[in-house]
Amino acid sequence: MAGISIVAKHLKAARLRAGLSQKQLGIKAGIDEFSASARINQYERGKHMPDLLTLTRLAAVMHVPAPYFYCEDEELAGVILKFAALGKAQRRRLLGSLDEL
Amino acid sequence: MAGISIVAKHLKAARLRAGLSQKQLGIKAGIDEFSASARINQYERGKHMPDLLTLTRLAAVMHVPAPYFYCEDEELAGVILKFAALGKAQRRRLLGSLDEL
DNA sequence: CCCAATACTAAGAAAGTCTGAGTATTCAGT
DNA sequence: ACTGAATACTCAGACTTTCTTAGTATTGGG
Repeated sequence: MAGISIVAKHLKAARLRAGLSQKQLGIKAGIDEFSASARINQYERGKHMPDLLTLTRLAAVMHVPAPYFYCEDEELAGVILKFAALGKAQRRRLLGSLDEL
Repeated sequence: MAGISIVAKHLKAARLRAGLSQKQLGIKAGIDEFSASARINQYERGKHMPDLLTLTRLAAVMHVPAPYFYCEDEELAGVILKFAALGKAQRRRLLGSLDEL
């Protein structure tokens, strides 16, 4: 059987970091309260895939960038999470470092 | 009217950088030759959304990481593209810079 | 052990994509 | 300017996927 998608894994990881239940997360992202629990569960179990709009809302609730969820490369995933946490000045410093390499 | 999705825009941008036609790109990604042209066009026009497997194959053909396509933040998109182009040693240097900030 | 909260599932309804068969557009060559 | 060939694009029914509803497990605190 095929492994669970990276989206499923990262959704669960981010939700646990945010300290939310599946239902709470769905409701905060604007999903109807009667289907929130089922839908988030289906996403985390890899049964279904959220569309991009839904995933973007989930990302906003959990304070991570949407591309993080699609990231197979954990090193790149870490870079994405860290870059998102930087302020403007720090971003500029990092972009400078990148061009030097 | 809603703007074209970021996935559509980045697909076209990456395809043009790779110097491929819509049909060529689809075929190289393993799509049937008779539907390749229509499907890639639908993706680029924002008519339909590719599933993650298809998008991952397209990403591989065009030598960009899949998360790049979902990236609204162009600054982060740039970071993703540049990070993907780095070698192991350079990656380590960048990860070092990130922790210093 | 009980209760409530949480996690999880099945299946039909609903909404999406894919295919096949085209039409429009672009552009190099003459 | 005209042609042919490549490329870009569109439509609609077939097909495939997700969403909703109504539940059943499972977990953890008191």
